Amino acid sequence: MGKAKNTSFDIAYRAGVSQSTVSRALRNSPLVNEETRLRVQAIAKELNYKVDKNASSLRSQRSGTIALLLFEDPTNDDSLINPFFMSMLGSITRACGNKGYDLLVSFQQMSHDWHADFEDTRKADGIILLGYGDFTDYETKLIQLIEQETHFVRWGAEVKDLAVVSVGCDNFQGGYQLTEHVIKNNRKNFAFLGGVTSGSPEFLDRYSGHCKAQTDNNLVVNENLQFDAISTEESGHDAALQLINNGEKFDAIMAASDLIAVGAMRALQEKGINVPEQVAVFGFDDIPVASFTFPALTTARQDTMLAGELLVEKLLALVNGEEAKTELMPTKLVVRQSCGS
Amino acid sequence: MGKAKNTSFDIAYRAGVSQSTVSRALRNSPLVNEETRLRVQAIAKELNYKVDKNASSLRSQRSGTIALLLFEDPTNDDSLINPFFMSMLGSITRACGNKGYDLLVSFQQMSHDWHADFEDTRKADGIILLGYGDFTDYETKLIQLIEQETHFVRWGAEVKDLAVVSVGCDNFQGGYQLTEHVIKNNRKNFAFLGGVTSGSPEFLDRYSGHCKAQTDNNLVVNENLQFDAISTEESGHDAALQLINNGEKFDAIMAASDLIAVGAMRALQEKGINVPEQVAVFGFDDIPVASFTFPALTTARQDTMLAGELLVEKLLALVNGEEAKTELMPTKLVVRQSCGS
DNA sequence: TTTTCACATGCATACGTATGTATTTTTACT
DNA sequence: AGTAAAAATACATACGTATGCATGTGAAAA
Repeated sequence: MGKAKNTSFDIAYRAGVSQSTVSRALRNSPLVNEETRLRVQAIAKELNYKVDKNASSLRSQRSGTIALLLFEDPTNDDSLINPFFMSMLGSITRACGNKGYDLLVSFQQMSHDWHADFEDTRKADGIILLGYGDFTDYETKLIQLIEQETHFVRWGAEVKDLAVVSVGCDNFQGGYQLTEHVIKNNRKNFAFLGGVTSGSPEFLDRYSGHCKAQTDNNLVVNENLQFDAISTEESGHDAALQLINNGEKFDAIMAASDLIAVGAMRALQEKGINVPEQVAVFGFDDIPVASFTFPALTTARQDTMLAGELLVEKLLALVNGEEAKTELMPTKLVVRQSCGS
Repeated sequence: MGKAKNTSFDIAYRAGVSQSTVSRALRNSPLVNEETRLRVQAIAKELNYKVDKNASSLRSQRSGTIALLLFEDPTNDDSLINPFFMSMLGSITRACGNKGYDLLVSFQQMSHDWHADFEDTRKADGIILLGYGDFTDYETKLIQLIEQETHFVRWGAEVKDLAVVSVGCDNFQGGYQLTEHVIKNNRKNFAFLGGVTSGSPEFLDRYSGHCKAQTDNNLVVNENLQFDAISTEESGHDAALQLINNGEKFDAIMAASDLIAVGAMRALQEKGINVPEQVAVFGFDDIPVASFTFPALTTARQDTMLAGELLVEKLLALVNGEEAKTELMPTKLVVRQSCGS
């Protein structure tokens, strides 16, 4: 049984029409008679014919595919990915599916020349950028993307002075809201774990909101209690140890992400420091683990479902030559037990 | 600046050679002189030329892409995906990247006609099947895949009587090992939460190992203490409630997956039943959450890193017309606090 | 010098589709 | 019936690459 793949010509022959009519019939073009269209479609189905995506994309110059570039801090275990981005990946995958697009997923190191690939090769019609990570040169690369007229959107804080479409959550508001909540629980001496200077802009915004909430409530921000950390459990653990060894007193820790918070809680536990009695701990993201730590973590939830949908929606708008605007989503305070009652 | 994309003809013109030479030069064909090759490559780089993947794939009938089909039980929150498969997805993504392949990710409902898509449309050279889920008709669909001569591998237990390449872990051994460990901790009355009849074969294997360990240790398996559950926290919670309401006594619960175990522990806690004093609980997978539950979960770890690599490796072998064999990986007992000391 | 052959390159074509234009068929209207 | 317009279809071509085959070059062998 020589199983040469059926082409649109085979369908055309069987249906007694031309190849172009087949092509149009399958795409539901109004140019073809309804009766003919149904007949062609029936035959195509019967022969299990599928349109060759490569030929189709080549001719129409559209791939029907979106590429997702996921940047992250390098970890030891490659299979351990930041759960927050995993969640985003899930919702983006579904949003693409709903729109009839395929999704190409690629993990990237921030360091290399990721900027010039997927759309240039016509593998994707547009790109979604996702990830924290080392943002050195990040803006430079965004500018390159813009110059190449690549269609892309990104997750994260708004990039000022650049015509880039971002979808992110209001990190400032989230940091503010969390901190204010903990202040109402009578905490006064806050530490912050998370990279602020060289780190991602998201962390900086969270820190800014965190500080603003303190000054608005007549507290003094102690900058000595800010320690850099990237978004891993390990890094959070180490930063917390630095904090503890530092000697200055504190009764609350804001972690720039839940992973950092989880690591910090481990460090506190190792040192026999009780959470939340002695120190309140809170994070950011509301990853699945957050509800299973002991005590369960108070945090700010980002709506990943909505975020994924928005990212895809806006990207497709750009691809179709329409306008799209940066959008900031509110975060939701999730109160659990790690900051007292 | 009319930015018409550069083609291999443009490179050829600039280099003073023919298009075919450009094509060969860029693919490092030995047919072209080294000097010429370097010159062509330099020009291509300078003009930021990228090979059009669609044209290339169309001509060569190879896409350089692998499709990952992820099946799962439907959940309320689409962004909440079984963390174990997320972990697999991570390692598969990387393994593909290392081999120079792109990865197309698609979430699928078991119910529909997923079988006939990605390779037929030439979007992918091969397919990886991943997921638990409702396995009704599963074999039928595998047979269809085989008949279509689709290249594919799957994660999971070996499928008997079918020429299908699987990579899975030794679920029987894992169930056996876990149960034996808990028996040594003086537990005698085991309950099992997980779908055994209509569920996935993996769960059945785990249950079989679980039962064998009991009979080998002169315990009697109480089949009344087996309750169906799919791999979600919710389902585990419900199954545990059924178990508790059932009335028969038990001092240990084996959950068919960590997610089920986490849900079961929540139910036990709600009913004021102490873990591990009154009831030992253990799961399967070692998802990230497992180390953060209280008490931390004893479980069997599956090596997702290795699994991803093996899946990709074997699939590429098939794509290249080579042989590939089903492989069973051992699981590793991870002892934490949920089964006593 | 002629022949042989390896090496390097160019020519021509096919991959399978989508779409602008030309052609035929049908419908509507005078 | 005759014509104009509309509808339906066919024809022809281009998308950008990879590759079999033909061609051209120079050096080694005869």
